[in-house]
Amino acid sequence: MRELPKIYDPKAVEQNIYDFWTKGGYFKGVIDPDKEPFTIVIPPPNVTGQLHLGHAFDETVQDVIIRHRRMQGYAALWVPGTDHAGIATQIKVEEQLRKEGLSRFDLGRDAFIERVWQWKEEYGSRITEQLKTLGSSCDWDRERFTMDEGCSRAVREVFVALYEKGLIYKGRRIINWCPACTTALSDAEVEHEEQEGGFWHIKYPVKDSDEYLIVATTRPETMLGDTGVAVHPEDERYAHLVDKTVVLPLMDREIPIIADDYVDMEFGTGCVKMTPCHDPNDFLVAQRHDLEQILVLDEAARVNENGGKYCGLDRLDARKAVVADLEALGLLVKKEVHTRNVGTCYRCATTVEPMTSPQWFVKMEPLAKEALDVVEDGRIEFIPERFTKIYRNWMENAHDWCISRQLWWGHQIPAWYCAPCGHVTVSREDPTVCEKCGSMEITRDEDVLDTWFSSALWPFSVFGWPEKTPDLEYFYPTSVLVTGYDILFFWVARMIFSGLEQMGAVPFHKVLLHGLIRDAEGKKMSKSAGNGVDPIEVIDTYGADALRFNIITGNSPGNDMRYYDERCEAYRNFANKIWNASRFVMMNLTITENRLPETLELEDKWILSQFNQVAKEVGETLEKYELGIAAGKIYDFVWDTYCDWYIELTKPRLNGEDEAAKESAQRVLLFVLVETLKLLHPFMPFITEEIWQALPHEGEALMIEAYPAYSPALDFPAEEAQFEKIMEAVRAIRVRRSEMKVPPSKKSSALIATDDPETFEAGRVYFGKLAYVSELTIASDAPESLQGLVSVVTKDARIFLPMAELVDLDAERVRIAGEIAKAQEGLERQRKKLSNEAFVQKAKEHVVAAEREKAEQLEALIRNLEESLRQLTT
RNA sequence: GGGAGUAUAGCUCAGUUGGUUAGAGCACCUGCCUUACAAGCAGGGGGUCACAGGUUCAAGUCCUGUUACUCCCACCA
Repeated sequence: MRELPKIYDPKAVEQNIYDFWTKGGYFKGVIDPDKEPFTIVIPPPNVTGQLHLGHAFDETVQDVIIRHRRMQGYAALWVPGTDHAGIATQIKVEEQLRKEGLSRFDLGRDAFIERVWQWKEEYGSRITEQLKTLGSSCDWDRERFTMDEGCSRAVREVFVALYEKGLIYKGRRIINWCPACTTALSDAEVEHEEQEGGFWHIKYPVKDSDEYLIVATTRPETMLGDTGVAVHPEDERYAHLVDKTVVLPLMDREIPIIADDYVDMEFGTGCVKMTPCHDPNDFLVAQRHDLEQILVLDEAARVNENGGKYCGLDRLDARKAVVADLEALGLLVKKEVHTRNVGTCYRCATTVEPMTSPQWFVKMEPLAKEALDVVEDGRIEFIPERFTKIYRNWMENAHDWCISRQLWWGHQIPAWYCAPCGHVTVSREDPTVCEKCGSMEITRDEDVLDTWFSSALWPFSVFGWPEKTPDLEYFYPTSVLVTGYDILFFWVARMIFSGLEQMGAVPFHKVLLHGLIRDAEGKKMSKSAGNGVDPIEVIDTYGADALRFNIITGNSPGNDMRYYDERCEAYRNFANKIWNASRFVMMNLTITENRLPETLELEDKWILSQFNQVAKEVGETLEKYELGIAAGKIYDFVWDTYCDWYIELTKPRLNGEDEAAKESAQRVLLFVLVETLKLLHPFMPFITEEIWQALPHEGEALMIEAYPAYSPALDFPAEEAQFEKIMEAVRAIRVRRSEMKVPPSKKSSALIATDDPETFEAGRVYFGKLAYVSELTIASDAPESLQGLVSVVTKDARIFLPMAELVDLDAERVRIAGEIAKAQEGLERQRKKLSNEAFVQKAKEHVVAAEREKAEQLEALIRNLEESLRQLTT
């Protein structure tokens, strides 16, 4: 045991405690056939990223869960790791290169990749180190990286396996192209934002006719690639022109007029220009009508050689030029203003360009079926449940997943093209010859896979799959996945179908989805807005435990929350409260072992019973993943029950002469404190461990102690009710004194008249400290005259305080009459309820009983009040 | 166009399967340096739970509709 400083200083504690845990090896997940595994895999943060509050939220939730389960006796394992984050990381390194006046092409592929690895080595440990400051109890020996050897092998295996099954294919399809990142994106990687733009109406002259069609478009530059104009089959305005042709202005290309019911007659002019290579709808229509495909933009979204004289212009410059030329030709009818959804790159916010391009895809339909089933039949449960519907909606409508990226940083696609015969060899081992014709003239596909392809395999790749490792055997499927709802589609959905396809089993049983942390104004935190809060700074100021508690409380699953420093301050104060309560216990401690005394006083039974109830409720709420509620219950117990009442209650014994009483008070104080520290540990791991280590203890570490659970031996409902009577009397005296503005320093004697003198006798000693009573008399009768007495009334007692100078008899009468009126009002309500036959018959028994009791209590209170009033009046 | 969420005290939010007179933190008011803690103690004010119906003995909680805000999905050029 050692002395603690007066104010808790997290900085002096946290690092040491974390090192202590690490040295003890308590974070290790150990395969134990006698235990049930409990597994969490971390949502791998970007390897070159920095910890932000979103991570802090995510990791704290996971840490609370895993610490709780570990203490419950599960073989708990939390696997940490990082994601190579293809685009994000590549962009960062390219930015770095740019400062040196270089591009990745100057370095070449191999040197560039080498450079990224260096970058990863330099910054890759930053975020994991930051995770440690939060107290994350990850098994760092099992740390993985999505591009480490094992994970890369898993990626290769899955790619080849899906290819062999026909679930991965390569095709020229329309995809989303980011001209800044110069890569294809999946649908999920495109964010839509409303933008105001032009809506140009352009004349397309019908060939060999004076007529023309007016098409309306938001992207006039794409007309360079038009290969048709579509009208609705039932549109009488244009019926006579179907199957004729128009001459495409500027390009002088003759293109057909076709009829397709994709066209909305009501919208625009009812004529739609068809640009199959640059619009997903047009692409589909073009397939149906066998239209020509002309790609007119290059990878940087400049007009290419198919764009005639506009070749080389950026898409926006091309737009201006096209519009100007049309206007000059008198073909521009008008320009309207039109708001529409524009797709932007989720990484760089550049407007994406739909383009046809040869890419690799995962066929979704066959995979989606079972991925839906497991959620429908409860094999995977979403918390909160509403995300089930959102997930279903996405899964039912999922398009094929474009997985190839025109990047260098990532898992290169294991496909080789044969120059002579054109065959594609997809293989687990790097081939040297074409598997079909044996030619050695094969070249590897340059593209890499979507980052999310590898993270989709995370729940089993981290355990060594495709090897059948003992870890995989024991720890898969994982127990719960914790992540923000913002990556439900990116990640969660893809893990589900990947786990089912590769492992034949769900990757996790539960998915706990939390919201986003916003700033104090409710805005999304972002670098560009400059409103981000650095969790490391918060930890520095308030301590990790305070940040953790802030994040966990006052929040329910799936909902966003706002971050306030003030809340951290509140929980820093809470930490300090526990600290000082512990200090108090230690200062008074002479015993060296933690054992309850043989005989328990009334207040001991009360606190034990209260604790027991809290332990029970905390267990129940944690089981349901209601972490915020659980934390709140512990907070209330520590502050309101243990500190504000129980500690005060023990002071008479601790300061008294009776050695046995002294010791018994110590024992109960210590016992409840230690159990409370255990209860609190998953939420505030540092301070609880620090205190526990300073207290008499037997085990090695608090973090591996058994988590408290409900115990029938600690249940004392009768004593709780009894003690409530005393508390009520104390509170009533305090209120009365406060109303009269009597300072605590002014003590007064008191007389308690009650039908239950034994209970008050048992609590006699507390009135001095808690109710500022100098001398207490307990009697069954009230004094004859209330002259000079202040009367305080509860349902169980009438209390009299001699404060002659403060008593005005008339005022007392008015006050008591007022209290009677109020009580009577309440009683009326109760009587009404109880005389309602429907209520008595239909409500649950305990509810009716509670109402009856309440009525009885009010009656008792009124009796006592009336008695006092009568005495005052006579 | 479809779907979801939110609406509770001045502010930020809890409120479990319907069941006391709806809670917390911060802020505010009053009195206290009571030997664990002023990052504290005691007491207090403040809410027609968005609105309108309905179900029920009983509704912040369940149902229907309305309004406001937010988010997600979707191929209206």
